[in-house]
Amino acid sequence: MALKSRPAAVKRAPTPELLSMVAGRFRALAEPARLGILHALEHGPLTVTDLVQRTGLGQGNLSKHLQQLHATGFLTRTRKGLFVHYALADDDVLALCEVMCGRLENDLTSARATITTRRTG
Amino acid sequence: MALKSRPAAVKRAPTPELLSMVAGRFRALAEPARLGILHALEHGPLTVTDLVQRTGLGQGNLSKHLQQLHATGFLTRTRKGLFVHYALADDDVLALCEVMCGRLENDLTSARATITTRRTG
DNA sequence: TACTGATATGCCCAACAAGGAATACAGCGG
DNA sequence: CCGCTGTATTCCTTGTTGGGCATATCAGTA
Repeated sequence: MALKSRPAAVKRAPTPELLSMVAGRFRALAEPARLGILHALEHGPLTVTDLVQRTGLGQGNLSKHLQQLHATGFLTRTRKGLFVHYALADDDVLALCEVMCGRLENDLTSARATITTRRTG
Repeated sequence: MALKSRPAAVKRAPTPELLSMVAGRFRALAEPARLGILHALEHGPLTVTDLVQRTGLGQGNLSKHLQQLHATGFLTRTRKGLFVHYALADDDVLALCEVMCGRLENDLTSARATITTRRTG
């Protein structure tokens, strides 16, 4: 996946500004609606109208989410005539979501295990 | 890094619930204060008191952030006498942050390039 | 230029989240 | 049992954010 080919990032002296910017990136992914948008774009670019149908979000609302994802670098924007095509900027999003889903599964299964084996292990 | 050794996560039919849970995971990282906490724990476990000093957060406030990071599975909690030691649950957090930092650097440098090369490319 | 369809933006409201202060709780020592 | 220290929780206030709605902008076309 795209994650392993990245050079070591800044690790020391994280200034408050840097923390805020990184937090902003995470915040862009911290919304079910936006994750739904990203998922809808997983298999190729879509127009806003397409996304309105697939996500069920209101047009204005959707547009705002798209702006946010574009501003944080997760989406590319291409105008083609009347339509605007949005697409995933790269594979990082998918990788990030996979990590989170993996963690989620782990936590859920281990939570289940904790329940079933409580007091018996 | 820890990201490549993970099996493919759930990709199809992301129910709203799943999206919300994943979003919650991202939201846990979507706060400068919590990122600061995680950074402080990068080199080993620390007590709440330690973290109060290193992060400059109020004790109550810090405790709440710790609960949140613990609830989302990013931190482990170990009681040792009066003290509670918090530690990173695994390396995923670091990997995730590296990805975000890498993206950030890319975006910043390309933004700079856009400014310096505008109308000249 | 006027008109239409696609997208973006501004305004408002409700829900939420973070920080501070005070307080409650847990474990140790006397 | 009591006091002390470290940690968790509650209440309150304030700032932020998502959603709906109306409206503005933009691009193509007659």
